[in-house]
Amino acid sequence: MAVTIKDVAKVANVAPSTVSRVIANSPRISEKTKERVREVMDQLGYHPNFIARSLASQSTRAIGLVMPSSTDVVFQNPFFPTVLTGLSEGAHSKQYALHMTTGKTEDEIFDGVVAMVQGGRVDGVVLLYSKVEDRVIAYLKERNFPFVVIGKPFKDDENTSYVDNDNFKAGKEVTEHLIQLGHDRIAFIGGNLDLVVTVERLLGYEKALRNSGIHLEDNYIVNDEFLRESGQDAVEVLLSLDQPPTAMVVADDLMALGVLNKLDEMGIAVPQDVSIVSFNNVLIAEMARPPLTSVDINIFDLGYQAAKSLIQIIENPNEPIKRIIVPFKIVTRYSCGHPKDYKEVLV
Amino acid sequence: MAVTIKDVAKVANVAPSTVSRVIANSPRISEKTKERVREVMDQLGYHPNFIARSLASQSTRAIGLVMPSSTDVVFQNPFFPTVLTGLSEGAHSKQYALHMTTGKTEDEIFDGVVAMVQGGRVDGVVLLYSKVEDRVIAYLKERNFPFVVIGKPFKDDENTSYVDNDNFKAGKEVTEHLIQLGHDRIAFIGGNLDLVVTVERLLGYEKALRNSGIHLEDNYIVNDEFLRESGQDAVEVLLSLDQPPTAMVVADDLMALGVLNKLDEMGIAVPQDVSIVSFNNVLIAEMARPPLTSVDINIFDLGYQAAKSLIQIIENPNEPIKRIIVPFKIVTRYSCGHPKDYKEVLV
DNA sequence: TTGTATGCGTTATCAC
DNA sequence: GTGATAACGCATACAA
Repeated sequence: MAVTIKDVAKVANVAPSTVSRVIANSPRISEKTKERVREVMDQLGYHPNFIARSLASQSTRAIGLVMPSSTDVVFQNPFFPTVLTGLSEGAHSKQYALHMTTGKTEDEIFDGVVAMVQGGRVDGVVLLYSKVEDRVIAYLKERNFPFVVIGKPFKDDENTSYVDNDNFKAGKEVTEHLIQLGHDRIAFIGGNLDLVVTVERLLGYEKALRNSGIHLEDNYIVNDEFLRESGQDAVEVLLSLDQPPTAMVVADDLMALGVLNKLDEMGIAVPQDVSIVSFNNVLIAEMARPPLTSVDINIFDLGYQAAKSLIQIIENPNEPIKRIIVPFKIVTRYSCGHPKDYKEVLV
Repeated sequence: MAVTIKDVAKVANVAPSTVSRVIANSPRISEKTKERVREVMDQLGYHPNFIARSLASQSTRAIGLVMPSSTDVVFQNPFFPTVLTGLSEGAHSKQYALHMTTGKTEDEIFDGVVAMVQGGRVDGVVLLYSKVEDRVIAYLKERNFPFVVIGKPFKDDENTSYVDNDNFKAGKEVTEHLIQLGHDRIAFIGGNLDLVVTVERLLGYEKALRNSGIHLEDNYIVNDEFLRESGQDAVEVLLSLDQPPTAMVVADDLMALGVLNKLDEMGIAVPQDVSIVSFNNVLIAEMARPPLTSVDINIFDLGYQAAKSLIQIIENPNEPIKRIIVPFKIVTRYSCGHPKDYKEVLV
């Protein structure tokens, strides 16, 4: 049996409550006793029992992570290890532990969250995805349980805490980048429209085109699953158009990799024949051939901020709603160029 | 305040202990009371409090996951989301929850584990990495705390439970594959030699060469960090040799991607000029150009088996040491061919 | 400044 | 079959 507060108390010749106070570093204990008690703790190898502490204090110092469906290909995205790192660091800095829940189906995930929350395993929850209609969010709200979502919630975003990039702006700027290079036949290859990110980026793309007076070609917009095969299908469809696009905005690096492959297979050169920009700037963006111009959305920070603000919400009951926008940065590499018919205009 | 066992007891007109027995589905309770109590639980929306239960029963039904250093590039590997999925499924199937700990330095990780273990947050631990010298393992062993490691422990592997592939055999077979294609100038690009996998694969590679009477060229073996830049450096070194290799065994898909890029940059064609095989068979192996022949090590199963066997160990105090070998499979794609000077021999 | 007593929500050991 | 009651290890209100 592990050494408890009582054992320490006995050896140090004080009451258990005193030991407890020493642990909490209560100012009402004399330095002298503190020291003595601490010595005994060391000597006995005492470690506080989190479970007992949680029960007594009604707080676990643990935050729950809700992952997207594990069957979802999205889960394979290097995005996750990176947010995890940020989350972990943010939690760690405030001495919080991480608890996880996944599931294959939406129901499994939901049940997992309920068990975690009602079971009192965690003090708050962060959602690692942001879907269009979400039972989990509804549930959390109804119970008034602390949570923050990574990504922008689909509805009622004024009343829910989240940390996100300005994906609309990112979509817009990235498209403008292409326009400045001389492109006006720009396609958008997005992922699942259930995901809020996708639609935000799409909207930004459309805005940029409209701002520049470029016609919005419906055929230029392809939304499919977030991953590879679809990226490849999309390319085929796009290039068989009468007026194929000369540039593509792709909603995710991994998907862009698929696009790149398909293009290569079809004998189309990047960036000579078509330019590509994508999002997230995970490792593979840098490792692709050619290295991809990609939007660095600061994934680590997304996680870090999420943890930090959740903890604030937990510890301060009437903390106001937090909406944190993490800045992004377009990282220019070698996947973009001028369209073929582009003539540099000297002013 | 949440509804407790007492509330249920009151409404159902039974003692709290009875409710507890109903939850545990004790056979000593009549079906009739069980039903009534269950009805009340539903009606009141009762959910058991895990914390209280843990304290009373001295078991948390949670398993701790120890990640490698989050600063380590290894962490970026898609390997992790996949093991996580397996782990999660294995744990879930036995109603276990997942607890996580990461850290930047080895010390942070170690402290995290200690807190988790001594703090009684978890009933067992699985290590998601396997390093050459590891304090964590030493600590767990000394305390006789249930754990299993994913990957082969460096030392004392007869006395520690683990789940792993036969990486020696995999390294050997993959090399033999190359030999059969006619190669005899085969290089090995490995990762950090601190990682046990790397050395196992290397050993297998060497064995295959020796078996075939091929000279072991020291210059053909490059070990560096697990990731890209190094993969690229390695390639440069290898190809500047007098007798450059015609084939390469690369210890990881991600690294192979780097190799592929470097090769492309140097104008060397795969598989025409040099053949490549790699390990892990993550998504990018399939998405690389050309798609990589890679060893599918069944990452999901690695996680799944680890969870399952840890739980067995937890629940059965004198369960013997478990050593589980998950089978692998070479997935042949388009990165391997005959060496240029190869003449098909008709028998 | 320190000690005593009680409770946190369960499970488990006795009784009956 | 079911009901009291004592742990589990700690925090905290109240005493002293």
